[in-house]
Amino acid sequence: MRNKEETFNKILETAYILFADKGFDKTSLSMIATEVGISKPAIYYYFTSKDELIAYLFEEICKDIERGNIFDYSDISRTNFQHKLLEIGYQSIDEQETDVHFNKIFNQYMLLASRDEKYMTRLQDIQAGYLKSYHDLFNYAVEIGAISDTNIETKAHMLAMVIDNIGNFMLTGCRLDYKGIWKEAVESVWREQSR
Amino acid sequence: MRNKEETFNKILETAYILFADKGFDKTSLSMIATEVGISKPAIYYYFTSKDELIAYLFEEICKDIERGNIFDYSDISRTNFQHKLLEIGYQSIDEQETDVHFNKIFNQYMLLASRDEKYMTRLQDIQAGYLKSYHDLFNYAVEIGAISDTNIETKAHMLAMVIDNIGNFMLTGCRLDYKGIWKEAVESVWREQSR
DNA sequence: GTCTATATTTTGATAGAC
DNA sequence: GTCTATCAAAATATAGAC
Repeated sequence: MRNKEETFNKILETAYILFADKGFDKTSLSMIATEVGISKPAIYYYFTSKDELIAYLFEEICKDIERGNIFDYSDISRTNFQHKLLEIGYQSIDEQETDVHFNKIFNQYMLLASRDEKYMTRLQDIQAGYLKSYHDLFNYAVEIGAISDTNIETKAHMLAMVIDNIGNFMLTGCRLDYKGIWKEAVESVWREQSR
Repeated sequence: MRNKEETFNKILETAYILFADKGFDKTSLSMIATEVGISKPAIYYYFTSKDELIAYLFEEICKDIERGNIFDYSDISRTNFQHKLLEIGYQSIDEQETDVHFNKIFNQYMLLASRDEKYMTRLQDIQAGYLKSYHDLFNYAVEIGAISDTNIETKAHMLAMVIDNIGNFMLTGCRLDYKGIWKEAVESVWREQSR
């Protein structure tokens, strides 16, 4: 009926949504199959097991995150760095508001990781890369004279923690002034110690 | 063999650890029963279902959190407020480092909440109370003249987000200078805008 | 590639004796 | 209160036809 690649992708998309909404364990292969419009055994033509499907989806998500960790330095200057940093956060907030499934499914992989070495090591890579992307950005900002060089790594990690946790707070539908919080965090980097 | 209350508590303690380590779905009542030293049906004398056990544990954890949300204002003064705020964070970091199970199990309830209204409303209560405890503390600090009154709520929420996310980063064993990050966040509140 | 039919296992939950 | 025995449901996975 459909071609191979089309069905393959449909399985992935459906699994992504169902896993996020209902969780890995409460999502059976029958449910995925029905939603895709195939029978349960047909899934085994594409994936050798449910675990393999979960693992494949994980790697796809990891690659997505890694792509998002690459900041564009080309249009960053000494005068517009603060503005660009604000934009990066605002964009991340908008994205997290748009894709409600991402944080739900990612949290499940975090829990899986605490029981499975394979997921843990990959997740540590992702997390280190995420933190490094902010640290590198700040180092560049120091180089071009956009910020002073005191406590650069700590400041970068603080900002990374703020933006990362916004997604978790969104999970409960908590209506906060997230962009205001981000603005406060960003501007604090440019403030001078007064006592 | 044991008395009623003793067995009841043993079930709760065992469930807490197993649920955290293996997850709700991968922890069967048989496993809990074996670990406690009773048979599976004996659990049904104390809880009418597995779901009830999970729900009971949730309420216990919620009460624990709410107790932790009450800050002691008695020894806070204009001069030692920054120091006290640092202490609050350091203590929270130490606690999260000690109880490795808490964040794992709490994350699972976050996911449960997105599929179950009952958990969601309770979790929203907890989250609102958590944020309010920081906001109230800051309002008190303004009253006694320990900080200026600009952007009080946003600053309080920013600090709450930082300390809250430290627990999530610990889940992957990420070794960061958490206390340094907290110190940076706290001190930023006292800095003046320079441009 | 996709189907029907089925094997296997595990789990939550109940019945009823002691 | 706790046990043994058992049920019923659901899930992963496979066999084999088309």
